[in-house]
Amino acid sequence: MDMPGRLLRLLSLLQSRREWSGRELADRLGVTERTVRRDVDRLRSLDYPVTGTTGTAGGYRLVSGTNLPPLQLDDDEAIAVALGLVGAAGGGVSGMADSSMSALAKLEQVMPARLRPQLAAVSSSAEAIPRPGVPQVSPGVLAVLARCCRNHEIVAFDYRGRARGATRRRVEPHQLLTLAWRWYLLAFDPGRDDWRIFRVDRISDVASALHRFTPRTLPAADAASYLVESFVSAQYRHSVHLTVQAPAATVSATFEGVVRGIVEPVDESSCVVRFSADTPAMLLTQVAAIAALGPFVVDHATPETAAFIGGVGARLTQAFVTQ
Amino acid sequence: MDMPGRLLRLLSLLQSRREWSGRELADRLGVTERTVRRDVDRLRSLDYPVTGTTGTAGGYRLVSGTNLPPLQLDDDEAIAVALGLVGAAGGGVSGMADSSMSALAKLEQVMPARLRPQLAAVSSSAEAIPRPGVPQVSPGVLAVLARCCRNHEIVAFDYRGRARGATRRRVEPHQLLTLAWRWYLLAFDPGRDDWRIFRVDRISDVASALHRFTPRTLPAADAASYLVESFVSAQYRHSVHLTVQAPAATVSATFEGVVRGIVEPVDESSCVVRFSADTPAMLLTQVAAIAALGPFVVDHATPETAAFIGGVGARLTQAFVTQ
DNA sequence: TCCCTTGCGGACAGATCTTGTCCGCAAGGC
DNA sequence: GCCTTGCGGACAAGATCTGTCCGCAAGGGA
Repeated sequence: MDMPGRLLRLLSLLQSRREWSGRELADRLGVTERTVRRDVDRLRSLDYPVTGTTGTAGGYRLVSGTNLPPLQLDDDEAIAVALGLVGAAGGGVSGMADSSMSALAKLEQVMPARLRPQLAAVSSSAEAIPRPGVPQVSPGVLAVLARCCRNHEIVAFDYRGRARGATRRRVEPHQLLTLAWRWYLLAFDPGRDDWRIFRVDRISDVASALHRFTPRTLPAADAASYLVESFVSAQYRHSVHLTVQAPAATVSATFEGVVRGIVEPVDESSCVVRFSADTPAMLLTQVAAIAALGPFVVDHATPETAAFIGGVGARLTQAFVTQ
Repeated sequence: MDMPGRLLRLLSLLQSRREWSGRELADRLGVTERTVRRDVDRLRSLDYPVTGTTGTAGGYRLVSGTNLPPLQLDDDEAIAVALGLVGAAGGGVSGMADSSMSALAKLEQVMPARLRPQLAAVSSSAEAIPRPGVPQVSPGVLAVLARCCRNHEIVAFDYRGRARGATRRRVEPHQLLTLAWRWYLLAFDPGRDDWRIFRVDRISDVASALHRFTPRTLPAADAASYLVESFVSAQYRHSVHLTVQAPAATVSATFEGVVRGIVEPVDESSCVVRFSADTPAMLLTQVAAIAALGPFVVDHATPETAAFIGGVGARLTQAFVTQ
């Protein structure tokens, strides 16, 4: 890559992420850090406001609000567009299949000729299989929530809770998160004076209250880890605590990708696992997976849970042992 | 003015007016016409579509940019682009997080002004949480496979099977499919004279054999249903057949999102379910879910499966009933 | 307080690239 | 036919760029 191309690429890198370290940029661009510094200098001399901060958490960032030259997509970005739209067609957001495909077709038209075959190949030969049973969220709801997050506007919506009927909420939206095809809104609820996680598919009648709020600091490193921690430690109605005769690492590995559950080691060869869920049935899968690992003891379980899982166990035993 | 700065200036000049002659550009930039030609060439090599026309009314013009509204996406399509790229950042394809975000930032620039806030809102306030444990596939591999699918080119690659080590395959690729964050290649394997499904994350060293083939007709309605049917009906080592005292619809609903399993109604209130998997442990979750629904009878099970699930059942019963 | 990490910039040598000036060619309009 | 325009090869002088040194300043953590 020659120098002007590298400058354009540097600009696009700086634009795509808040902060980059010189080392990262040098790796991306395939040059030394010294050259990165020189390139940053060049951008500055071209009136692009690139700030650099020193220290351990230092790095470069492009302050927003400047008009950049029309940057072209590179190969990986074109592939990302195609894969993203193919994937978006697969589920999670209602009506996205058609929109994604038509957007892809239009994007293909404005792509540089070199990338067009790539895009066409992916869009014609890749297909997402929609997962049945994933709750669909409306793109309009997501759009409004996203706008309110960005503008720090109070947002109001009806929320169909797990048990109770729909209630009207007025919250300070913080971030939208997607995990395993589901969309979540992380927001601060002033009425309850606490952070809450809402499932976007249960949100309806969303509207901005047209009232700005000052963003609060999240009691976690970032929104993603807050969500994951909340899931892991959430206390629902029914819960089980088990002591398992297996190393904590083994048990944790069983639940890779499944977020609900806390595993704490007791000693080298045993650990304590805690689950909670709304219904005993939702606990069954995890408990069964534990039971498959080895012997375990129930430290605690709500009566309904114990009865339910015990009943399932009896049914399994009867069906398979007397076969 | 140095070369990179002049290139950016040239880009902005080309954006600002419909048509420029080489002479004008040379004057504006303070260089000779020969250098203008070279700069135009450089822009072209950077994928900027600059056209040049000869003759009296000749000149240079930039076909895309802010001149003509290049991307006439409607609201839903814009949201689809944003959501797709945010989602693509979340997993499945390695290195896509950065590419997706930078692509999104660049697309934002070429959007009509009306849509730009929408896109900016979604890209800044939505975030995908990567799922641990999802195998990563390389965008390059996907790109080659997609191209071979489209061009009907034989493709060769190393495949790490479930048990055996890597083997070199030469297949006729048919379609790429993504399901639950995993990518699959549906292809016809002439050596085995049958259709095969390959997991793309197990494919490496992929290369087109540069040899065209005539596409065969798939023994299914479409690729997606072929894949699902294959998963559902795949005969792995261990299998169970159950007759459940519950309507087929209820049982099917239990497995929403889980594809491995055939449900066939027997009558109004009962149905037959068949599962198969590589290990008895992989059958456990599904069988436990069935057991949670109601009474059932085991019609068939491999001995290991029966012993395994019976054992788990006994363990569950013992742990929860004697609590 | 010390130490590490990060950005910043000078100096220098060698390789690379750029530029201007030739030249001829092709294509379109008068 | 002639002019204008874009296109591109060749070449030499000169500028520029890069990598590798070096030391300095500033911020954050132990």
